[in-house]
Amino acid sequence: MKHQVTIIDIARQLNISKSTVSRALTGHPRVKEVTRRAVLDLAGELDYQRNMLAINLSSSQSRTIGIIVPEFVTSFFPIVIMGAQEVASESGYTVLICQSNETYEAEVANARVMLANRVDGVLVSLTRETKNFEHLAMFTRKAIPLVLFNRVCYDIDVPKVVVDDYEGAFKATEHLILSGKQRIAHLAGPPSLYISRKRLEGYKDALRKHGFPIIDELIISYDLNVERAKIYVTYLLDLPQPPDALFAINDPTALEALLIIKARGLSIPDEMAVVGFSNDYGSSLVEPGLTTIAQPTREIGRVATQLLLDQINTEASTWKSVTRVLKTELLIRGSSVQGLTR
Amino acid sequence: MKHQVTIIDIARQLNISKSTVSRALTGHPRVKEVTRRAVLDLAGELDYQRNMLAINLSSSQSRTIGIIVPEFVTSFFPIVIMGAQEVASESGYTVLICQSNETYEAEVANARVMLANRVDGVLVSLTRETKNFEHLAMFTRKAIPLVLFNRVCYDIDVPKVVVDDYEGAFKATEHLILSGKQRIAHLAGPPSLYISRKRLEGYKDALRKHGFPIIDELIISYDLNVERAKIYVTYLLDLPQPPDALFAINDPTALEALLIIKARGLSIPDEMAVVGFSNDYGSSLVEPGLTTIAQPTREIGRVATQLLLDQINTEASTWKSVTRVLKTELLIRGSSVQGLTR
DNA sequence: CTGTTAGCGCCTTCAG
DNA sequence: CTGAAGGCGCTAACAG
Repeated sequence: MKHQVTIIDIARQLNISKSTVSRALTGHPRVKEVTRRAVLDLAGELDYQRNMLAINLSSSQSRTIGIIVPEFVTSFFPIVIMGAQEVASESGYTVLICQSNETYEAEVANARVMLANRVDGVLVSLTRETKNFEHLAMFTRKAIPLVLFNRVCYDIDVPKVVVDDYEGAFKATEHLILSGKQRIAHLAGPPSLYISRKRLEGYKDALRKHGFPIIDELIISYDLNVERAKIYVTYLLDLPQPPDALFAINDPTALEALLIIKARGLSIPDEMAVVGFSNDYGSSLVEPGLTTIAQPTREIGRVATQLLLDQINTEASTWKSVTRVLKTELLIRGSSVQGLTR
Repeated sequence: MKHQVTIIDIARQLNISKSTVSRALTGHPRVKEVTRRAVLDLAGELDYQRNMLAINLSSSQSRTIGIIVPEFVTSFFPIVIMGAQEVASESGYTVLICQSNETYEAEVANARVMLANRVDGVLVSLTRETKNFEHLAMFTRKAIPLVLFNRVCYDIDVPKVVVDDYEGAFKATEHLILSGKQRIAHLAGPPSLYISRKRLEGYKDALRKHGFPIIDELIISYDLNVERAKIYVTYLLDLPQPPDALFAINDPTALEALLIIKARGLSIPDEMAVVGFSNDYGSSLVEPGLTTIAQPTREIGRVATQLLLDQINTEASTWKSVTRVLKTELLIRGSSVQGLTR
């Protein structure tokens, strides 16, 4: 990379001091109009670009926000990131994205990357393994704003953005009950994740409300590895008394289940109904369409980023750990109600 | 954000100079073992994090590579980015991602962000609008390595990573011909995109090879806006002499077509066969499964990043503008051959 | 082995 | 209005 144009180059060519150039460039009021023009013109001509590295160092803030997500496989996180990116760039922030590959160590490493890059704030969604939160506490200790979203924990006192997982699961399960289903299974996520627990709770409470028993053998919690999901679905279908409906923790799982059920020649939804969670791309593609709990994915990214920027722009002492709970919506499609195609 | 621990803090507490601290931290050989230990221990205790902003400034390199992609809607680019991220982080680079939202202006703005952040190199895939390449030429002019991938152009002399679009399209079309189709339509991308042109060429050449006429009314080029795709598919189906097969520029388009065709009650593949391009998530979900040209998506990201790192680590004068062409694979599913389910 | 001295490019007082 | 000087945190010669 060759020498990049700096304010000194401009200053020299114009025979003025670099301070003046700096002032002209940053729009400082007290610069003579002619000088400003001259600087701006020359800068354009040389296609000068401000060196953010230097600006960041001297202002000791990077105008960068970090985002740590557990995976990039489902469409969920990319969409959240899109939303985050929109809000961030409106405020002149750039975004540094790290992906933890669902492992705790990678998450810790990513946290260090964020710190090393002096991000002004960070958005994180936990891996399914994360049980220790020391690496996150570090942010708070250093007074770096942190906002958790989607995969959150309550061991650490920061703002969070989530959807109402409990209510979503409740609605999903109740919908199955009202559709006449009697034995509703639940393919749950790992108990380490708060959202798994909330969704499980919603499922159980819906059963209770309608006087249904909670049957342990119909509740399977697994690690979200789709390959593994196949095994559990097969197991459920092979039960002496198999379920007549399945509520899955997320859409990839539900879609996998749907395909297996179809491959077995069982009729959906009559013999086996399926409901997912998220409304991923794909849910409307399968046949029958997958009934699911839609989340405002992009909005999650937008809200979380807004919350983060709010913190960045206020005194650490005034930070409040609000939890923003966004609404979900039950999307009924053919996997739970006969006759609906898409 | 409160004061972060610096090497000066460590130096003062240990009563040594900051250079020594720096040397101990960076693993410089000539530091007494006791000193090194003391520094490392204290650093750990204070949880000191190197300030990349400062390191970058003084080394005048950011150890960051930029990635500019046109969109985040299909699963293609997120997966490419995953691959890029893997290779980059193996070499200690972080990744700055910008998304151009398929608009030229955003792409130019993103290029400026990259420049301002003094990325050490940049990976770009063009928007469908981009016809002027001045903003990219700027990178080369400043001797900042640039690698184009997927949506490339040949107006600018840099390394490129692509799949064999021509051959992929050829295989797709020939497959339809060999399946007995007579009137094969092509929903093409905008001619501004090189990949649209190559895929169109492959389609035409396959027809020619087998002695089929090229029927203009069966070739529609459009802007990749899926909403618009619906209109064109409908148009094709309503033709006095409708096609009996469709080769679409990408999977989202093909999937949309598939759904419309099914909704009309036409049988797939008998009355109308469909082939896509990419093997997006979703292609194996629909019924019948979508026959498509699979690309090594993640590999594209890995190879492009490797090429970029190679350039970063060599003299600008020795850069060669290789074009790496990765192989595609025809995945035959039920949308083109009777009897295959997934 | 370790301290001193200069920058890296920019912004920000403090004086004119 | 503008110039000079200092500092952001760290690395890299250059002396000892």
